[in-house]
Amino acid sequence: MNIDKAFAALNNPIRRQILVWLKDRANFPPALPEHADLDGVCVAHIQEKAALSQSTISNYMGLLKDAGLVLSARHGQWTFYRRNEAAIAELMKQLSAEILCE
Amino acid sequence: MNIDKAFAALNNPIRRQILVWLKDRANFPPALPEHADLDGVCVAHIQEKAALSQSTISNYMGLLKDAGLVLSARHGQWTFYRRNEAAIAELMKQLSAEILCE
DNA sequence: GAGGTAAATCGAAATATGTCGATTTATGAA
DNA sequence: TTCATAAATCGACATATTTCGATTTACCTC
Repeated sequence: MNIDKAFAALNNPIRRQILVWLKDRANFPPALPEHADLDGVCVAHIQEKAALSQSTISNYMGLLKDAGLVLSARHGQWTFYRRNEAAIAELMKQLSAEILCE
Repeated sequence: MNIDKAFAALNNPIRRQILVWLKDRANFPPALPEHADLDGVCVAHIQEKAALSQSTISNYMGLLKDAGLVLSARHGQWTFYRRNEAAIAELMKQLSAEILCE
């Protein structure tokens, strides 16, 4: 969890929105039957929701992942992204403790 | 409190450091006797601590102020900046509730 | 192996940010 | 009114970010 990269990744309303969307799988189109038991959302679904180009979303997810805010798992041709709740909680704790607290 | 501007302002390690420094007046050189009873820290002291140019610090403080993270008060030739604890607490609450919470 | 699909990477152009020194504005003191 | 000081604004240049379409890579199926 790199706080510099985290702030950079969060400094964009769509990337923040993606993090919010990822809180609930129901925010995306239904998964393919063969993916029903997998965690996370594929890039194409995120792209469709965000209405930006494939390369932009791939880049965004890379930034979020590099910052530690999401985790990815490859299954076949698909990469599934999900929130990294532990890292997000740690970030909140750090913000709360070091920077933004009174 | 504009969350976009807040993230933009926080997306810089020196600006975050300034917010931390502002938690304690003792992080800066002692105030002039005639300013002893005033809240906040003048630009020159912040500049000295951050070791960046006067115009850069003035710009930084403007960004922090525009984001609502600090408040300013002019006293004579000096502008004193201090944390806006209410806005900072509100930001934390919003982050916690909307974006970063599980 | 050939063809198709998902995602990552590349290269480029437009826009934004960081940072400075110089200038201007505001204020106070002589 | 003149001078000095603090801070804001201006103009410029370097660097970083945004975003795209095109290409490449990875993987699956036939």
